[in-house]
Amino acid sequence: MDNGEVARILNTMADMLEIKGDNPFRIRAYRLAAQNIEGLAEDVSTLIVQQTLEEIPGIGKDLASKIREIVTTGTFQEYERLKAQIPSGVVELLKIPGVGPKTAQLLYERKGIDSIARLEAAARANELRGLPGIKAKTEENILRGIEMLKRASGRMPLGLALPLVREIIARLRQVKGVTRIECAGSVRRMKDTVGDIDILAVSAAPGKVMDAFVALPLVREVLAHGETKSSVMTRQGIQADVLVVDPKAFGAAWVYFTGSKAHNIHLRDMAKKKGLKISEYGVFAERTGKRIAGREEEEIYEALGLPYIAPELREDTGEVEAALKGQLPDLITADDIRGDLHVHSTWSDGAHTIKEVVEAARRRGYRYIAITDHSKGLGIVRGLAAEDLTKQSEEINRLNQGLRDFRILTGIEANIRADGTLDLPNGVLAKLDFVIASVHSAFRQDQQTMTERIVRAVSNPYVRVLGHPTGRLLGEREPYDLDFDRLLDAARQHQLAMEINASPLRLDLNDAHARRAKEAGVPLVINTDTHALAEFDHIHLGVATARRAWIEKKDVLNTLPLKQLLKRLAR
DNA sequence: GCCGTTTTCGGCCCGACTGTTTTCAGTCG
Repeated sequence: MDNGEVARILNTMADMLEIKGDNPFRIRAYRLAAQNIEGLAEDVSTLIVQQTLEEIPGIGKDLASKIREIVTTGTFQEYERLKAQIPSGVVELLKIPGVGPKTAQLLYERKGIDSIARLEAAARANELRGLPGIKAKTEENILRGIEMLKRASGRMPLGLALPLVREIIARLRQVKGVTRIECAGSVRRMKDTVGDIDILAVSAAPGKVMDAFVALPLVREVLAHGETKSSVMTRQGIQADVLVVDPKAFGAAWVYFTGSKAHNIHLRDMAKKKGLKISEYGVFAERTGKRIAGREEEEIYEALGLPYIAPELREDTGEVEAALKGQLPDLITADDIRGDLHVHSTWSDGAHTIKEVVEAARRRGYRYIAITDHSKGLGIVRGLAAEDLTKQSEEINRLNQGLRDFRILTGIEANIRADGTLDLPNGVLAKLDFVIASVHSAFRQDQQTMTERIVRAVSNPYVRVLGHPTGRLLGEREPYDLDFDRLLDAARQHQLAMEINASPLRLDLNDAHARRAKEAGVPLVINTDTHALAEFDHIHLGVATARRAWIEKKDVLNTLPLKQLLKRLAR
């Protein structure tokens, strides 16, 4: 029973309670618990053993006992009781955009509709009109919602959403009257996947912005078109919302629409205790209704007695408490990165020669890179054998002689075999400046086998960094089943660094794991795993992940000048 | 169902948009 599964059960419980019309705050408690469990870096069963379940915010005695029941039995009593009352197909109806708990309940009670297929048939046959609050238009909307659901692909990786965001912003900036336009939401928080795109604008003529937005070429369907707020479904399958706000309230709106929801609720709660009220229109004195802040985000935090909190931290995972104590981290920035330690070339599956890669790295202002082509054991790409590495090192040495203020490190991305050995002998690895070890095969080993395999690999004295440590591919492959805490222990023991791989589908380590690594005292490196020059830009995604993990410059080895880097890499 | 420098009971964020309404309910974020 993994954390995702526990969270799924709690969320389904919340869905069923909503359909029943239960206490909304009770429902919210279930959802909050689900969200916090999903965001955990460690297994919930570990917390049960340690008896620290109730330390998770939003989980009290009651939920803790239910979660224990879920982990032991796969379900819990009250959940089973509700499932017997509400068919799962009725809960499924909630997935349809525009259909909420009230509608689902109505459809089931009055028409016996207990699946999306039945709902579609009934709507097509115009059998819904006549129900309270439902006429032809609502039938149409339900059918449209079902179509959207069928095409929906879930959350989109951040790296794919960002270009869309840039395009929308660039085009709307051209609209007459627009004086400011920014993105908000999970995109601004740089979460690894995003559910939708939120954009905020200031304009003297809001109607023009709305009209221009819904007419953009990337719009597949207009979902709402109001005076200051519109929503569209894009051709790329992700929803985008644009809002026009008053410049006097821009900061308040930006905080509000950046979220996260949990962060906002925390701020509002604090405000209330200070006799203030926060909304997207500003901070107001509760008694007089006078606006105290609103124009800039800094003002909002200041009104609460807080320093500015970076968007990447706004998840209510301790950032408000840290801000109160003046203990916010001094987050790493992309400018702190001095080199990339995971780069491929035409020697294996990269698209560019070492010379080309080096030129691109120098243009970025880097002072070093490590060429880490694949080793020979990896069947799918042409990997390097010992003889190839000797030749490659000769080429690198020649290139280094012509370079000032820049150094190419000789390296390899060694393959961790199923048994934890590497596919190049230590004698070969010893001649290189830098060795990353990564898993590229046998992903489905059980937890114990996989953990021992990787622990064995990282105990090899020549391995400096564990590459993409959990192996996930967003939307494509789950992370390996791994005892992450044991791996951290091994990493610390062997003075190994862990990679935050910035490739858009990887972002591996993720934010939660990277934060645990930092807390465990394991150093990190942020690499792009570049196979083509444009991918050097992905460093921003890796840095964002690090920022979400509260990581500072001092936690990351490739922020060091070359000399210090080499010293730290020596074991 | 959670939570507590006002509280162990009584709070718990709030407004835009839509479609159905004739003043509002449902959904969404």
